[in-house]
Order: sequence, then structure tokens, then C-alpha cells
Amino acid sequence: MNWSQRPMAAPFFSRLRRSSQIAAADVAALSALPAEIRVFEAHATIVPEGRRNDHVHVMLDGWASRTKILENGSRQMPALFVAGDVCDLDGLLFVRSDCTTMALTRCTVALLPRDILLTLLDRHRGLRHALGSMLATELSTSTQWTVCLGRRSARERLGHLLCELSVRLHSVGLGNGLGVCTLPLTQEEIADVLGLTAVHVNRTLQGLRSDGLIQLREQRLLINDWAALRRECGFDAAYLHVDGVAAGPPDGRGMSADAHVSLNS
Amino acid sequence: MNWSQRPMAAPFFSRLRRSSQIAAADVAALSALPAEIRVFEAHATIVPEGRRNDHVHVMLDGWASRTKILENGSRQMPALFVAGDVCDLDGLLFVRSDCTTMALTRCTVALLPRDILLTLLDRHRGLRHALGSMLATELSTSTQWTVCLGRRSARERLGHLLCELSVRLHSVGLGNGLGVCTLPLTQEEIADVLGLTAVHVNRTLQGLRSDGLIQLREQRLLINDWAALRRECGFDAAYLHVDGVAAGPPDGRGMSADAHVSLNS
DNA sequence: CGAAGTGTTGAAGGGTTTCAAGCATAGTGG
DNA sequence: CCACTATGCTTGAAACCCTTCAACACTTCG
Repeated sequence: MNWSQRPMAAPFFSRLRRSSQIAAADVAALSALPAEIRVFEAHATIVPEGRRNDHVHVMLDGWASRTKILENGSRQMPALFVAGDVCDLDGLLFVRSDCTTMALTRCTVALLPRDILLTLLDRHRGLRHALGSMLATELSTSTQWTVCLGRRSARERLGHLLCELSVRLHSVGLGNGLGVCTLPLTQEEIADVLGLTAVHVNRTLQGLRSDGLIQLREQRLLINDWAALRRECGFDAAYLHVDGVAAGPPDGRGMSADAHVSLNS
Repeated sequence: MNWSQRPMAAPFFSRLRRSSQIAAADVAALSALPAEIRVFEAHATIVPEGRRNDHVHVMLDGWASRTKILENGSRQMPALFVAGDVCDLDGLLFVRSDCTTMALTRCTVALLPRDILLTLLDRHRGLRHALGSMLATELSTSTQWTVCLGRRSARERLGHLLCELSVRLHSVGLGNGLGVCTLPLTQEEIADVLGLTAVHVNRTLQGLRSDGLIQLREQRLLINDWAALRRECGFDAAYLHVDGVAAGPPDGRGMSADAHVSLNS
């Protein structure tokens, strides 16, 4: 069976179609690639630092993160990947990866042969634009995280992250409406994303809960008051570049203008 | 006169040639672009947030930064640009920029028409790889900054930044040897890069100075003990992707293998 | 000469960390 | 079925890094 026909591949192709310049032939060519499907258990390494990039890894299911361990043993996760994300886009340009990507939950990943994909990119302008936009979005997201870590309080960082994840999952068709989604990360993992300690994440989470802004238990996140949370942490979804995305009801229409406005109001 | 023949354009073309796949024809095509040269005074806005991207901005001289101002008035600079950098690479992929880029010093910038450059990219595989690598390097740099802001002390962050800037300037032929370069940023601007206050940057700088690690006065930086500073802040230049770059003496040879080793020892 | 920008220093306060302990849940093997 | 262990969540108290506020020195410039 063609890998693109698995239901799990829907988020990735939904992201591809976000590009204004993608054509049916582009999608078809990518679908025809000989992909290997692999499952990584939680805590397994998907792409080790320094490995030669022979494949590009497309997340089909589960959560993963870029992970750096410092000399003193502390850990930071400068990027999170969910279904639909490519977790080593830089591998298309560089021979070796300079950051480890590890599975946070059990992950299903499609491995696309790098050299074949590169020749495909030479022929397909639309694919270049789509994957380039994904890389640029990753940069703008990383930029936003830098701003959050540099100038926002623990409460703002946490709220901002929850808003972002909610939008990202919603935009690829995961989660039930905006503000309702799974969040299978432990508080320690959240801390390693936000540059905090697990203890402080715990207390901050309680603050958001007791103020009625969110609910979070058993790996289910519910944002009770989207507008209030958004306002308090200064979240603006523009940097995620999801506008016009087909993330609405599965009737084929894209997200309406109103739906987009609702992200930011 | 062709814009590429200005001496100021050397750092940018030096960066282009870092790509293993760039060809003479690629460089020639880019050189032939009708570029407008503009000078921005310090504190001027080079690319305002939300503006339609009609041009791509190549830094020829001076320092610039991405700048975000938060609701509470605090400022964060999630990226720094020096000669040779393209300060709105994402503008090639997105219609509008989602971050302001401002001049920190007087800047000379080459404006390349976006649509012409895009058609050029369609024809020149080498240019695609070169600019793509620059974008990927910007991502890996942003990733590294996120790690620093999340898990490193003020002293480590500051030392790490000084190491990075020293290597970046050295790699495009600016500065006199590794660890000697200009640093025209105010302590407040450094603070806005590192997510600290100017007061604390001041005190931290004094710590590095009194420990004999660096000298910094009148906008000249000198790293006295590269190995010690590098060790103390956990700096590893790999993420800058400067290996094999033509950054040595102006005799045309690339940086030798030994020179590269010296970056990390 | 006054004003503005930058660097410097001191003292007090606060957000976050660190350390430590306790609790709940799930899985495991006897 | 029940210790036993491992993992994750929760809570308290003390310590610390960095911020905040305030003041002053120095330089540049109109």
C-alpha cells in the first residue's frame, strides 16, 4: 500500500497543501516515494546527533522533540514535533544533523530516502515551496520560543506553549475544536521545553487551573477561556502560518476567515 | 557598477561559496541581479513587521537584529545579523514578514528584487542549496539560542554569544584572527539578545574581564583565552556550519583543517 | 551649557531553583 | 493477592540568581 494512503499520513499532506504553490502532481510524486514506516518507542532516539542524513523523517503519529543535554546534565528541548511535522528538515541541506531528535511518546514515522527526495525537489517547484515553507515556519517558531524564554514569565511561557500546541494540532485536524487536544508530555518534559524546573511547571499549571483558564489531566488539555489565556500570554498565531489552512470540518473547505479571526480574538 | 564587485559584498559571496554545490554560473547570475544599495541609520527599521516582501535584504555592512517588543514593553532580539547575512530569508517563502528587523548601527544593505530572485532560484540548483543552507543555519542558530536562554546562566550565555559572534565574523573575513573583532552593541542591546537586564550584563561582563577571559572596550572585543571561554560556556561551533569556509588569509585558500580544529579546542 | 545616551555601582526585592519529602498510580514478580 | 518498584504529581521551606530602583560618572552633541 502507498504510504500516503494511511490515515495517519493525513496531517502531513494537510500541511503540504498549506502551501499556495503545491500542485496535484507534486503531491502525487511525493506519495509515490518508497517510504519505510517505522515505530519508535517512547524515549527512543529517532535521529541521533551527528548521524549521516540518509532519510527524512515525517511524523505520522506521536510526539517527538529536539533534545540537547548540556555539560552539567541539564536538558533543553528547543523544538517539539507532532503528526504532520518533518523532524529533520535541515537534513535535506546538511550532511549531518547537529541535534538529537527523540521520541517522547510511541511514534510512527515515515522514512523518505533523502537522495530520491532531493531529485524530486529539483523537478517539483511546488514541493520546494511547501518544504521550504515548513522550514521557514520552524524558524519563526524557534524565534518565537526564543522571545518567550528571554522575556516572558513562567506563567506566560506555559500559556503560550499551550496555545501554540492547541493551534498546531487543530490545524492538522487533530483535537476536537480549538483548545481541546491531547498533551501527552510529562511536567518534566514541559519544563525542559520552557527552560523551567518540573516543580515550577507544576505550581504554574495549578495557577492556570485555579484561575479557570485551562484544564489538564490524563493527558487531555482543555483551554476553557481562549481569549483570556491568549491575552494574558500575548499569543498571536501568525508565526505558525496556519492561515487559510484546511483545518476546519472535513468537508474540504479551508478554515474560514471567521475561524482564522477566532484564533486571535 | 555591478553590486557584487563592491568590496562590501565579499562577506556575502564568501558565505555563498560555503555551499558545496554552488557553481560559478550561480554566482554570476546572482551578481547580475539589479540590486539597489541602501544605507539605514542606526535604529532605523530595515524590514517592518507585516510588510509585503518585495525585496530580499543582504547585509553588506553594519549590524542589525530581529526585534520583538512585548505588550509590557520589554524587548527581545531573537537574531543578530552582520555583513554577509540575509536578514529576511523567510521573505522568499512568505508573503509578509512576521518580525521587525532593525539596524543596530548604520547599515549598508543590498536590496534584491524578490520576484527576479525567485525565478533565478528556479533555474539555479546551486543557489537553492546555498540559500537553503543559510536558512537552515539560521534555524540551527536560533535553536542554539533557545538552549542557551533556557538552560545557561548569564555568564555562560554571554560567553557563548561572544564566541559565536567571533566565529561568525571571522568566518566571513571580518576581524583580525579568531577572537578579535568589533562588537558595536550597547550593553542594553546585548541584554535584549540574552534575555537579561543591562545592569546584569554589565556585572557579568566585569566578571569575564576580571577573570582574564576577555577584553571589551570601545566596541572592540578580544577573547584572551579562547579555550577556557569555550570550555566554560560549552560553545561548539558546529551549529554555525562554517567548516571548510574560505575564511583564512586572503590568499584564496580555505580555512585549513587545523584551523577548524582550533575552533573547538 | 544642558540634554541624551551609555556605562557603572549599591541595596533591596522577587521569581525561580534547589532540596526534601509524601502521595498516587501502574506495572511486576513472588 | 500483595509487597515492591518505578514513574509522575504535589507540597513546603530555604537559598540564589537576577531584577528592580536609584543614583552618579562619563562622553557626545546640538
